[in-house]
Amino acid sequence: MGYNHKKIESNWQKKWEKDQLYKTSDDQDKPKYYILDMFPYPSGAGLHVGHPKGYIATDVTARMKMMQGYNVLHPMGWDAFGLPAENYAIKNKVHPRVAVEKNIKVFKKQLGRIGFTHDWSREVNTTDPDYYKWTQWAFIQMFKKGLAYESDEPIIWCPSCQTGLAMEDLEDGKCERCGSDVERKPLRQWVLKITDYADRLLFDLDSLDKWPDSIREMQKNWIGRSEGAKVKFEVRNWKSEIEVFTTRPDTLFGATFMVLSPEHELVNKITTKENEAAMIKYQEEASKKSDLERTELQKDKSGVFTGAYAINPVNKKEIPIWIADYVLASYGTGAIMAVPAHDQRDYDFAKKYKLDIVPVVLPDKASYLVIEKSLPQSLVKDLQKYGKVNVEKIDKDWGGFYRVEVELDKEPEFMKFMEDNLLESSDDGGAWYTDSMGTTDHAIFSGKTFSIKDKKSFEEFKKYGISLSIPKDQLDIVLEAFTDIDNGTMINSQQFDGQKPKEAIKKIIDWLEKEGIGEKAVTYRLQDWVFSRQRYWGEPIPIVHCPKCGAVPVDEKDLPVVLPEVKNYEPSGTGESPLAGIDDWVNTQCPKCGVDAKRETNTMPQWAGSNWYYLRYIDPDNKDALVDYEKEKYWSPVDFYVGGAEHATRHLIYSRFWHKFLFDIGAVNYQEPFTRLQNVGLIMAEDGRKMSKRWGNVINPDDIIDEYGADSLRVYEMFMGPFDQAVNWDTNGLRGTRKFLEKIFKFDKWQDGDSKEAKTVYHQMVKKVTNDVENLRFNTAVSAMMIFVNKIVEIGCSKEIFQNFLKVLSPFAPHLAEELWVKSGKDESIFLSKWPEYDESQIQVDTIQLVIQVNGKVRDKIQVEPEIAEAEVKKLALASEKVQKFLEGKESKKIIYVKGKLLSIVV
RNA sequence: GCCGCGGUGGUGGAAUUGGUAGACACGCUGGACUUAAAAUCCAGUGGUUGCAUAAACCGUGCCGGUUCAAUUCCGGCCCGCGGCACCA
Repeated sequence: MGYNHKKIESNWQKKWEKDQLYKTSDDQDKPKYYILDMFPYPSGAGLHVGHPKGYIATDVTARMKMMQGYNVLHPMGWDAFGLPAENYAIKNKVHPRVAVEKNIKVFKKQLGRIGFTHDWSREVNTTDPDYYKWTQWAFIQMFKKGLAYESDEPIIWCPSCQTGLAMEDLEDGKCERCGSDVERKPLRQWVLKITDYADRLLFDLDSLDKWPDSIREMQKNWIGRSEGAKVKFEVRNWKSEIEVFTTRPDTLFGATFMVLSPEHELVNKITTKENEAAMIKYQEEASKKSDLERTELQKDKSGVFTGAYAINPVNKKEIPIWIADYVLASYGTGAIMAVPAHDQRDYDFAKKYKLDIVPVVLPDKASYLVIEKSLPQSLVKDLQKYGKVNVEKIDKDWGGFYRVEVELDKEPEFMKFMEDNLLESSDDGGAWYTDSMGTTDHAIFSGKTFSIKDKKSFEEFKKYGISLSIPKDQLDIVLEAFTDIDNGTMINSQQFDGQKPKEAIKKIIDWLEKEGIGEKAVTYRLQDWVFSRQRYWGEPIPIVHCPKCGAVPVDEKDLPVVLPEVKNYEPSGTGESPLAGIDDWVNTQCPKCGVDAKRETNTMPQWAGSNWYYLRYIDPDNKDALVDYEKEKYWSPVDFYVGGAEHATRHLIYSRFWHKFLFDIGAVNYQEPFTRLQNVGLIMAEDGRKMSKRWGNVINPDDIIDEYGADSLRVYEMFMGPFDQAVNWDTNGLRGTRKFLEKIFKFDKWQDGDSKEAKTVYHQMVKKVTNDVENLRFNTAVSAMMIFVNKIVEIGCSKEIFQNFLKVLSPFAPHLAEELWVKSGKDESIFLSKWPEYDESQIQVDTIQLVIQVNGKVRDKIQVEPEIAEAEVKKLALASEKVQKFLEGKESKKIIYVKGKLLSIVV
């Protein structure tokens, strides 16, 4: 009888379902383990083989944890609101709900065939009114705390999807869903004050030490916290002030002009008559530019002069006020003080419009480039006296590049040394000073000019990235902004002259505060979360607009506000959602005063439902609360969360925000929702591209399961490579894992007892698999099982060891393991058995191979007992012919012995 | 440009408190079985020199360094991937 995967897999899937083997109990007598997959979006395309990779990994872990005695929660559900479902429905002319229901059925069937432990009695669906009741409830709590507010600021608008978007919904400046260029459009919208939580979202990242560093880093950058100061600049002949944010208050004395964003509220007030026309034209142009155009033109700065002047508060100098679109309205105060000597953007702008550049920090180091075909080592060592020397062999023909950074106080000695040792101090010398912009084609230093001996063109040097600096006495030729905050000394800054910029910042802020012209300040890149969409398929925002009371939340007892049926759910395009057209739904009474009022017709973004779904699995049928507080205390936080890295700055920030809010109002017990996070690497198609209908390279798991079986698919996906790394699908590799399972199926080399060798390889295998699953190294876990199987096929083993092996195999290949387990005479499911322990003492082997090295090279290998004495090893080593050959009768200077590993002889 | 991650055979990848580089698997080559093919089984498989299952040398992106010993540590650079991007 061959390995009939079809029969085995469908039999066991039915049996497990019938026995409710994976139903999770709320009994709190066992330690809990909550393992979670990012729930899928049930799209019309169905699953491809890449989708289940993460689910297989959590399933393997869940099964091992069950067998290790944990109460495991491993649920699954559907994230089914949002644009993709709606667009799919419009395209296929069906109601989104109908499409979603159909898709869920397909997904569920496909997932079922892979043999997961999901407890479907806890299934959640974000589009179920009993579910989104609590999404709406949470929104109302935020509204009550002032964290949900209406705003009329211009937002990002996608003309194709016809809805407003949050900044997180952009990809390369385009709509993430449809790829359209987006516009700025003023539109009334609901916004969540996530910035109130910015510091907590940032600082609590430190506690998430079981998250990938890359995700924590991305969130940190996304929040983009900057410390600095706010400084007030008076406008000349005008009563108002302009406030700016700067991270470099130490450069305040170098502020030679100011720049406002075109949208800044003061612009129209302070612009003088003669500049008005140009101003209006520039503002119009700026508003027409898409975000993409604004950033694409990065290098080409543009702006116009307002005609007005401000007073630099620290030195009372009058400085012109410009507007330019390189200053963003959405960051800081929407206005900057421009310090062209120490900010590259300001520098570029100043160069273009011929504005003053005043350096206020003098660099402490200059850098030189020395080119020499072969510089003697001794000379390099000498050079190090003057600063840092980097050796770069860039091009064979050119020999070595030696870049020398010199401390300025050692500069005369350095120059003398160079002339004495290396350079011809003539016009044909060899020392170069250049800037990274490549605008010089000759060297400038201390009044001396050198040019290169063999006349290679400057362009050739430029491509090697020659670096820069500003020589002390050449400050009038500032070639680029000097922005290094860790290097330099302040000048032109009155009482702060001579200080180091970093240390001066605090003193300057104190002084600004004393003088009443500025204060310490923090600002964030993160913006408040635009939370309304002008589309149909989402949770209605539970607000009523009353002509007397304003925005009033719906009474909690009236929740959910059910999404009404609508004839036409296509977007209206007017900036209003399709809900606005349903009069008998829109018209209602104010929950507060009872007068006629209108419902809010915007809906929530897709992320709303996914913010908190993991909490609902804990208590999916609760009618009185989002989640029972005591149950939540037991099950939360999620011990292990697995999903794609693409959610790093959206779902995973939104969720943390939402969770912290729920914590603040006492709805949940813990500050952070997810203890440990792991990213799944994508599975690419065999051709190396993403699997997509478009390329015709999609592999459907159903086909694979038909031909090779779910167990082969599971083992293969775990074996493909490191779990978090992208790999190409390879059907030949899949055949390899199938062969591995067949080998197990056919195994019949039984023995009564076990040899030492069999025991050793068994315990090694158990140890490796146990540890590797815990640490998500599934590929090496599978490899350990293969080594074990290869060995017992060769030497045989007892039934007992084989049964224990089946336990270890069972999380990976549950159907096959269960089948062979029962065939071997067991009555109860293998998943109710106890995970095997390994015995460290059994792993020890009788003899080990010890390596003998001579001068670090392996010359011989000897078989010895693990506990052999050092003296004995030496004796054996020196007796070896091979070793003798390399000793050539020489005396050994030193002998290094590493127990159990090697003996190294140095001669 | 900035931040993060990575670079190991023909391929996916193993091995890092520095200690035998290439586990395991795929592919390939040769052989067995077969009328033949597929499947299966056995053997070989980093490179160079070599009759060799003898031996030596080279080899973990590049250039240097530390060390008895470096894929692993240090300095510099190149390339690839991901994120951010006029963030003051």
